[in-house]
Amino acid sequence: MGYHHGDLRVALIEASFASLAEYGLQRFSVAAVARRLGVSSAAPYRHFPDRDHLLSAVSAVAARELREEIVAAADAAGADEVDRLAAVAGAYVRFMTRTGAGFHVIFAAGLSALHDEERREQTRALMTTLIELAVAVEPSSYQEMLHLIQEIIAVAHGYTALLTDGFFQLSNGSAEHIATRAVRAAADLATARR
Amino acid sequence: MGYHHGDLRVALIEASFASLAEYGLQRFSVAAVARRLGVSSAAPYRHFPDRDHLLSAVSAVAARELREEIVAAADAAGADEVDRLAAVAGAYVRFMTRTGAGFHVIFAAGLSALHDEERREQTRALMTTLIELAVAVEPSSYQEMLHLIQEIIAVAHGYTALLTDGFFQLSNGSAEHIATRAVRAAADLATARR
DNA sequence: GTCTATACCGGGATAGAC
DNA sequence: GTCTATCCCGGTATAGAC
Repeated sequence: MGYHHGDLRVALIEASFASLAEYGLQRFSVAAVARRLGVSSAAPYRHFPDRDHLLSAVSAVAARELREEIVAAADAAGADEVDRLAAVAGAYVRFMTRTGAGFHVIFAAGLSALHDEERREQTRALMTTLIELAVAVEPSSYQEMLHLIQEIIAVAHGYTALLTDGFFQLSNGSAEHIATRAVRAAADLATARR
Repeated sequence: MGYHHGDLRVALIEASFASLAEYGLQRFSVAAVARRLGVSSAAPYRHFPDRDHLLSAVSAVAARELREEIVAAADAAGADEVDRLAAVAGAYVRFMTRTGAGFHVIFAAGLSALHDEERREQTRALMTTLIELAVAVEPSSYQEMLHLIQEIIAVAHGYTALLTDGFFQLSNGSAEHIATRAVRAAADLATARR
């Protein structure tokens, strides 16, 4: 068994992303992440007390990176408010298929009991960004604006979930193709609200 | 350990639905289903050679029942083609939250290698029903019609996945509420295509 | 057709050596 | 801070008794 030199804590988080992308959250295991780094199965427990604390750290990084990519996608989409909001769906599909760490990881049920301050801060920032993009399209009602966000996340999450579950195996199932279709669907949903 | 009297094969399928609804596909196990019925963990293997064959039988029943509920929901929605197609999303959310056996179970990746004729027939019938409802809204292009179906399945599946993953925990997360919002989103998507 | 018992596997987590 | 070694648990699947 090799001896890890460097920041194993950071390496564990990075390897967790690779593991999530490859196997998904269902088969995520601390032991597999350790194997991927060539360290013993006990090593991760020096840095995280248990599996959920590792996943919580992954969640915090995922929320930060997803937020960054959403901001970049919105800016690349131009000035139209609907296009900017619809870009969220594309960024989500691309991030999720690349990293495996979507909202089901970021907001995983078991994690809310952990009181991880970093994670709390990053998820809050992510939601704030989504709200800023959505109020530009639906400023009349806070409730309706929240529903619009959830609609767009639902369609983006649904596309990626069906993609990873093999539902699109017979059609053109490339992630990029699905991303553009998610953007179109999101734009239709946003337009219907305006 | 109790001795099961009656049709254990059928009972195993029914108990699998209950287990899926309670724990989800991730934690589905043959042993847990056997426990639920009060039989030994070896008993299921007299009726299904392995775990995947049990899930394949569950998939066939799920496809048939989901199709029936979709037909009923469409008929209850009236004569408008958009309303009939949008009703699919509501039926899907209700079925999925009640049984846990959505498209990720019906079309689970590992099952396509099994050559279960009953399952093949039921999934085909389900897709045919969806196509009949979608051509009424988008008759111009087969490709676009398929995309419309996938859009609506995506939004319905996404809503249910986020609901079961606890994303809606702070808002009103009842299944019925989510079902009506999925119908509205589906109607918006269908209208945008017309 | 179902039981008990068991082999085997893999993941979570800990103890103690270095 | 990482290792080796180990315990415990639970799932899959099989063998053989009834």
